[in-house]
Amino acid sequence: MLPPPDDYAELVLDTVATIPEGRVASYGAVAAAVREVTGRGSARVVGRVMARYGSEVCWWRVVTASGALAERVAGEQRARLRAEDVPFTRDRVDMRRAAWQPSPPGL
DNA sequence: ACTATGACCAGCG
DNA sequence: ACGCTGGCCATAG
Repeated sequence: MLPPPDDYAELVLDTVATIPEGRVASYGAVAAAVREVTGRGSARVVGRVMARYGSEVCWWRVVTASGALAERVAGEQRARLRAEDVPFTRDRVDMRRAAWQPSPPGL
């Protein structure tokens, strides 16, 4: 079994959970929001948290800063995002229109 | 104490 | 629009 998420991972998941339907947030944006509270973390760390615990939240709304999807799950991610009418340009999310800036859940 | 490897990122060519 | 570089930071060997 997977070890339960620690406090940092929990905060990441709570932050991801606040992304509205039809919008996306980049790994870096999530990391920045979490950093406001914890003072730690980075886009890479957020990526790892998503790889492990992403299934517990709306993981498909987290993309790279350029709008690219997560390689490992690109197929389902694209389907889910399109179902929410998230704007695409070819195989990437149109970040100019769909990017959303998360705030830490407690702020 | 390295080295390597990630669902990453910004800057610069 | 790629590709490279250096930064990021936790985990595994």
